[in-house]
Amino acid sequence: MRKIAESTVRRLSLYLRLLEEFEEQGAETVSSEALASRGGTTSAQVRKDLSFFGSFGKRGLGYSVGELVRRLREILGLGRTYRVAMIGAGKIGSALVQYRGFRQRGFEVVSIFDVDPAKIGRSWNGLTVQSVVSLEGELRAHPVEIAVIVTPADAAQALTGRCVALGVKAILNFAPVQLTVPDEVVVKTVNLALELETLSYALTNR
Amino acid sequence: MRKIAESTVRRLSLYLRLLEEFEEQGAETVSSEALASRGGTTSAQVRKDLSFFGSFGKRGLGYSVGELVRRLREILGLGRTYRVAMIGAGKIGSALVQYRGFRQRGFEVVSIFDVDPAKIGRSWNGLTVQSVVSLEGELRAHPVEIAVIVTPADAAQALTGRCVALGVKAILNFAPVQLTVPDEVVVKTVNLALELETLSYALTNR
DNA sequence: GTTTGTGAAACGATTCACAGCT
DNA sequence: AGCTGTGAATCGTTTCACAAAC
Repeated sequence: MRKIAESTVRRLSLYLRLLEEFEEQGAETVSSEALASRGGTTSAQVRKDLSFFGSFGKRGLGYSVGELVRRLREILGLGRTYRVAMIGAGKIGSALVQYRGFRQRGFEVVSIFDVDPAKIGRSWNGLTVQSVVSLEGELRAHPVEIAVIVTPADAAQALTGRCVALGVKAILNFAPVQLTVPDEVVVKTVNLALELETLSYALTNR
Repeated sequence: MRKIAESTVRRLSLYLRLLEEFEEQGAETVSSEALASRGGTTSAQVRKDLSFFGSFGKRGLGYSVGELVRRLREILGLGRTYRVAMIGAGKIGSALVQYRGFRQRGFEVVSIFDVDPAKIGRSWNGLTVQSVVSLEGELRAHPVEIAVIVTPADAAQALTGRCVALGVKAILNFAPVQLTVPDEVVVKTVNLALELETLSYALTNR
């Protein structure tokens, strides 16, 4: 498959959300212009983004909402369930485990780990927090595709390495460090400090 | 000031974090190549990014770590404190209020609001959760520069509008919607569903 | 000899504009 | 007549490569 820019994938995800709204409102078809104006982009951008994956529209008519929703779900790989391990049972991990959008999109948290003896053994949403010492045993018995790293910065790289060695294919990283992984593993880092600093920059330079 | 790309600002923020590490390790100077290899970019990129703001380096020698840290803090506007209102007292809001990086970077949460009577009146990190009904009175008495929107999607736009009317200059938005604001207001949206979907896409298409 | 700062070249993403289909 | 799909043009960002500074 051709290489698609990350910005394109992000917009596809946005279109999907907008289309779900159109669907709720009972719309049968939608034009690239309608999607664009709701999504803060241009109609040409919408058409080009979609055209990477095929021609889903009808000239003179627009796109079938239902069909486009199906196609986007398929393109984004949302038809299946992903098994997720949460590495770190702090505040953010806790918020994520309870986040409905997580499960809604097919991401199922099946295990949680921490180093803190005060947290180990506690039950979270029906899952027991386990010691990171058991990481290897547990993930070998119950493999996962995705690990969410929600640990302090200094522990993140070592735990990432252990997860990768256990066959994890993707990392969602909330620790403020650049993780090093083999090429075949996908990493997505969400760095709150960085977001704050871009806000600060924008507030300062105007 | 010339318009700087968002991607550039994000890298500056990254360089600052790396430089703080170099500083801890006692390094006096650092080359663009050293910064680049730690940060996953190229030396030319580092030099170009910095050159937008002046010539901070010495040819043959590199950059003074201490000076560059100071200059980057200044460029990013991190010398001052920002007053922040947290709109929504759910799980994510709770995690954010307790996030040390928030205060470390000069972002001080001074009020928290929610609609849920079960939450109103509770104390969080020394702050009392207030009813959103008091938003106007409270923010007029104690103005803030930044509002963090941590509400369900359907409440986000209305609350954003009220904050903007009260003089808020920047919005950090965790609700999965595109917010509409006047041009002079900065919005940064962190959309977890979108991050998950780009992961899902990457896992599917390989 | 080393490393910066920066024009010029290469690359990539967005926008334009229109032919072609419904 | 209306709207898509897409090459071509434009715009923005990254990389190259080298002269200038230390």
